[in-house]
Amino acid sequence: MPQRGRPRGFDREEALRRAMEVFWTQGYDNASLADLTRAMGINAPSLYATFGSKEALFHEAVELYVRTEGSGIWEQVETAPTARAAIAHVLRATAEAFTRGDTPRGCMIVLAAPQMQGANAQVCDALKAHRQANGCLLERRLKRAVEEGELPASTDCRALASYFVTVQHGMSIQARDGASRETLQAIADCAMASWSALTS
Amino acid sequence: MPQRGRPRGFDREEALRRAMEVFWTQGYDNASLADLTRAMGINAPSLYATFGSKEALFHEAVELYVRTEGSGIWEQVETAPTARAAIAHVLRATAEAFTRGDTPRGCMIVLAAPQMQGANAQVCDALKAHRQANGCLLERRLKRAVEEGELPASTDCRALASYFVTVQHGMSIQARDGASRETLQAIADCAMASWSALTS
DNA sequence: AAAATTATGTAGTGATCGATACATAAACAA
DNA sequence: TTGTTTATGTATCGATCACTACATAATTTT
Repeated sequence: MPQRGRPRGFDREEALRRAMEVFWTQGYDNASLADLTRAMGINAPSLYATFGSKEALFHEAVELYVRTEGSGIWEQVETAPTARAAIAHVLRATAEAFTRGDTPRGCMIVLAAPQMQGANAQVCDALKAHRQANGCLLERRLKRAVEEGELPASTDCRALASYFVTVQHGMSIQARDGASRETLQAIADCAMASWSALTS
Repeated sequence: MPQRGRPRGFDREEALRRAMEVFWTQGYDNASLADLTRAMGINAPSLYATFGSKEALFHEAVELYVRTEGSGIWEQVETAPTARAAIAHVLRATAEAFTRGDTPRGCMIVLAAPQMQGANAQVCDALKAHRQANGCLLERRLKRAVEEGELPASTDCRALASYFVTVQHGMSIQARDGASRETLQAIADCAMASWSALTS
């Protein structure tokens, strides 16, 4: 059955993308409905009719972020030939993505609600779950590398995963503070310099 | 001349300490005056008469934080016998301080206003300045280590300082996400594992 | 055509935000 | 005592928060 009633006067995906950028830049709480509707080019009733609530809009924005902005960083972890190459790519892609110029600096998942005790607990929990998923992704990749013989059985995969995820999170703060792409790349190189010491 | 007029009915330092914990836990924007006055045990007019404004109270809270909570992490950087010992202490003390149990997890300077684009730009700038001061402190210590012969002249002191500060910032996110002291200590050990590779 | 359905713009809702006016209380100075 | 000064509690300020009631516009169905 085709759509009935008056057709929507704006592009849903484009409006969501605009909302994502507002949340990315200002965080969940600091992004007011006035900010959102202005950036999206619509009025509040259209926002609520289309997305349900500010929180529901945020969750959709997070999914869009993970699908679009985050994929270039994390999607190659499974397919990279080695765990070392996978993690090196994560850090290199992070340095590049966080200083792209046409997008806000740093990671929305890290920066949008770090207090963990704001007005909305579900928002904090969703972001925390995404952060921890990245850690688990790295840990699984490292464990696979042990199974495949790339790394010795004595490797502390959980510690390594926590370490590299910590560096990647810290890079969000550095990026927001204005660190250049070269600086972020140097940080990534320093982090990778511990590879041989950590895997022997 | 002694004080005139009605004496203050509460302890200024204690009230400031309570306010610091609220800002530390909830961040600047999410800490409402109702939250602050409730924690401080005073009413709004007393807060304004004593501290001036929410922003001024926050700045005082930051100074108190740096003076009390941050000192155990950073104060030994200059006095440590080697740059390596200094940075190892920073990371070790961070793992301990961020999981103390009786204080909020993670660093107030990192977590209190990371969006860098909230309601108040001066709040963000003040926190950013404190973050960068720590990076400069490490960089100066590393440069001194080069001069003293601990590190080779080829050492990229700025890159190393950025790297270790990045790890320290990332540990705030991990701590807020619930990482144990052992996990944070393991992260610190992984970060230090790159020392020999980075200084040769 | 008329009815049904969905979207939009205007104009507001009560709640909460940071901040204050004002009268009163509690101290010292005269 | 009387006056001065500072602090406190009550009760609020205008602004902004997320959100929505309602009438109207724009489309499909009958």
